[in-house]
Amino acid sequence: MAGASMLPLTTEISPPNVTVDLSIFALVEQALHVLLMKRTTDPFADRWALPGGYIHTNEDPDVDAAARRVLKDKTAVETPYLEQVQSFGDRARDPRGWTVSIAYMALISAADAGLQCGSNAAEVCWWPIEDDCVAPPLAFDHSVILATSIRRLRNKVEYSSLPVHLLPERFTLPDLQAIYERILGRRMDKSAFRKRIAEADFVEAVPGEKRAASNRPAQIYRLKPGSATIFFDRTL
Amino acid sequence: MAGASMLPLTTEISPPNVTVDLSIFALVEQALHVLLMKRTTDPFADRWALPGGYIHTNEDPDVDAAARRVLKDKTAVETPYLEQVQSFGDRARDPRGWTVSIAYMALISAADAGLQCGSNAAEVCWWPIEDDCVAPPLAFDHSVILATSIRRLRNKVEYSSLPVHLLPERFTLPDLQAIYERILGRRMDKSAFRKRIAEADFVEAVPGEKRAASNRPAQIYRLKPGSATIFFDRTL
DNA sequence: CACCCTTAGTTTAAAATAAAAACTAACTTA
DNA sequence: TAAGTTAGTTTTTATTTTAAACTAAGGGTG
Repeated sequence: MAGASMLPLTTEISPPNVTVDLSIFALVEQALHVLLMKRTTDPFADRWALPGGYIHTNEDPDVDAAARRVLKDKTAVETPYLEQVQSFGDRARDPRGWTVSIAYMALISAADAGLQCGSNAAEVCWWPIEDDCVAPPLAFDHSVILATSIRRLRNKVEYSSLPVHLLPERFTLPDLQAIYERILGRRMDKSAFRKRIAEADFVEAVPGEKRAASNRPAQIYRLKPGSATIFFDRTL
Repeated sequence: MAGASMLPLTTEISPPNVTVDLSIFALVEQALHVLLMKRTTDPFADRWALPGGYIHTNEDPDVDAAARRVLKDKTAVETPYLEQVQSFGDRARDPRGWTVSIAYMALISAADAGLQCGSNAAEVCWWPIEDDCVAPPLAFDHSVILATSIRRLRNKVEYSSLPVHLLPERFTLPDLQAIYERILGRRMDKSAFRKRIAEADFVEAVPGEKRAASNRPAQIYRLKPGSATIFFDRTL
């Protein structure tokens, strides 16, 4: 130990740098989007990248807190659905040397986000997700990270209540079904869907209808207070 | 950036140290066990801990390689089932300061491991898993890491082919069923189990029977070459 | 204000699957 | 050769899914 610390402190011997990078998902006009920022500095200046940053060991008590800090800085959203996805670390992903990125994914309601495309000094934008990626080439290995997050999201949507977090606080069951269908890319049977949701028991009707289109109004629901993410015992 | 690097290099400002820690699972006498090592140095000297180590930025091309290196060093197993579980990082888990542990889980066939309880200079031992933990108190936050890995394992066993990796290369279907039953803690129906396995199509019969107990011999199977982990679309 | 159109939400009937149990097969030992 | 034991299959019954039809509740329109 003592011997090791006397070696010259090159990047090859010092610990890797650790960042937190977020795939922040939201629905923009019914379609799944991810928040990207345009980098202003090298490496990868002018490339789009996932929002992220170094862990501040003097400020962040733990990794989750670092992720929440990044999310709040970029979107002003404080209580999202936030889940650690996976860590990516190698010596090639950043030209400056060995780095580790702890990837998170966040699900927010676009309405809650305090930004619009191009509203910020640094360019911040919602980009639509097509298949398992996004149109522009990304900095670092962010397209790999993003693809992993998208797969994780799609996979979980199959058998969990996760998509509620993409909707505003109040929503209808047809709204919810539409989200599942958009993310999974297939139609689902109405009565089967409603049966699953009823069994899973994570939403409750709020007694006051809405969605007064020129047809039968739909019942409004909200997430049951204090209900964690529910996993169905079968694929939807 | 330039300004920051001129600050005194305290542990509060430098990047966190990054380790890789492994929950290595195997079956010992039909029961699920995990490999633990007794620490010889502070902090937590004489406590049992998950095998692990720092990332060697000069030697390991990426995090997976670091995990494989640790595994090979401790068990001599080279091609296990290895999966990243989650990263744990905060300022309290190691008294020396902010650290990140990237947790992996490995599934091996105990027969393959080049060690026995107490065979090594440093004490290395298979400990039985009871509920979601292990008898002795562990170093650092390793009991949290282990509990997370066990939950992940149990969860995946419900709907995947993962447990084959705990068996030796050749096994029978009753063997396989017994493993599922042991890990999940419940009996399963024989014909339903066989139907699932047949549909999942990740094992193949090798034409040569065995298990010549004093009753009908059971067909020997092996993992189909090049078959990835299969996920059932329903819970077993 | 009747009637049509559209979407919400429920019910019913047919098809597919799972669960349980019974049954057959193969081998050893007595 | 009969009994015991575990392997592996088949049959039967119950449950669940799937698909479709049906009822409900608006607003718009003539």
